Amino acid sequence: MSKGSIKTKQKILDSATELFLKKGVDRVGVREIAAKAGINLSLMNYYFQTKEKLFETIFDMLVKDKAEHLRDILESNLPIEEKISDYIDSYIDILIDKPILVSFVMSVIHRNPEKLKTMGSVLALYNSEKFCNHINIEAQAGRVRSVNPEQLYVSIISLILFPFAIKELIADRNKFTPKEYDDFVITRKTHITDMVLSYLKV
Amino acid sequence: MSKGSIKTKQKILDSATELFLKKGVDRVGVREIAAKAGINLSLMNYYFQTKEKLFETIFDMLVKDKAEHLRDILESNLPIEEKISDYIDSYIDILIDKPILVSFVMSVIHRNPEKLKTMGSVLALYNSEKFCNHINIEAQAGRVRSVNPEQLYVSIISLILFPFAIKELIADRNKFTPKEYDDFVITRKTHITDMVLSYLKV
DNA sequence: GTCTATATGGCGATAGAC
DNA sequence: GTCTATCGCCATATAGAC
Repeated sequence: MSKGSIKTKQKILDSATELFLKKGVDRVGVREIAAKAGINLSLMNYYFQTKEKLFETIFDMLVKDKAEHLRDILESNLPIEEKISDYIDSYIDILIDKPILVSFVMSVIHRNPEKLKTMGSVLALYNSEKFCNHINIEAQAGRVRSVNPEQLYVSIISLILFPFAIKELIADRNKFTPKEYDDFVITRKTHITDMVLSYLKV
Repeated sequence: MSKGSIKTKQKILDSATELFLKKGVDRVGVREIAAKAGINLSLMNYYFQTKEKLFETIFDMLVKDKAEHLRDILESNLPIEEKISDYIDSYIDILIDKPILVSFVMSVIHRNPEKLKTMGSVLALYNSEKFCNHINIEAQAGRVRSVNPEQLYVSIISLILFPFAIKELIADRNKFTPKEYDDFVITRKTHITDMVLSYLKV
């Protein structure tokens, strides 16, 4: 039954992924994707119906295992300092590999806010519950400063994610080469960790 | 010569501003703007040529005086702690008033990165030079911890801006009503200030 | 499964009459 | 200045041949 089907489907996914990552979702047309995949536009419609569904499929693939890894860290039994440090390091490593994931997430948020509830991958990227519980426990035990844990969680992901959302602006204003920008972001790992942990210190 | 011209131009600007702020640039069509302004689509083009130029005009108007106010704070002679606190408070007040400014900036960044150099208003929103100088002076005098000032500046604007960029996600995951979201953001003023100042403390 | 061909409808932009 | 009419591009959808 499905002869070239699997390969064709994969070819479409590969081409679209490459284009989405390189140019951003809004700047890629369906015709361009079909051309790159070497197939007809109608065939793309046969497999994915709409560009939006194709995007969601790709987005889920790109994000799923990354999100699980991040969730595992937050749900682990590591001491709070180590947990925060690992989380920051891993998150930044993921984004250095695929910087455009941030703008993917934000395009989903702004394109279709109602869709949020059905897109598990996006929700996995904002996953504060276990973290907040842990912070509360530590605070009650007097091992960290007593803080609003949700605020802290939002602050941590802001410190990690936002520089990738305004990458071009930062690079432009500091006259960074691509390598210098990467160095800047890598340096952020310790910067962010230092900032958060010094804030939590009792 | 310019009979109804000024009024017409203003009517277009008013209509477009309202729609852009309410729905976001990408979700507003030129026909919708023209209809709301009660004029013909071509007339809009006569005054503003393209939707992009119309947007840039409005963006500059919305941002200019706000950006100047923020710059004034950074260039003031306030003690560093007060300067940071004022900056955070003012920036968040601006964004509570017009939350969509953040997504405006980011749409400019992603739509046309090359345009960045010519859009003075955007550049004014990332304006680290004076701040970095001040931090360096304080650090050398031993009044604050010795830090990478550019990293710190990026961190401060990340803490301020990012929650507005993912407003819908935060509201959804915490089941915030609009008022609860505003409260959350107002609470951030002291949260962010505490975090930054505790980090800087020697 | 894969193709050609075509239709619909939205969009930004423009030509040209008045 | 202001309009009508239209162009060209796009995403989406469908019919129908192979």
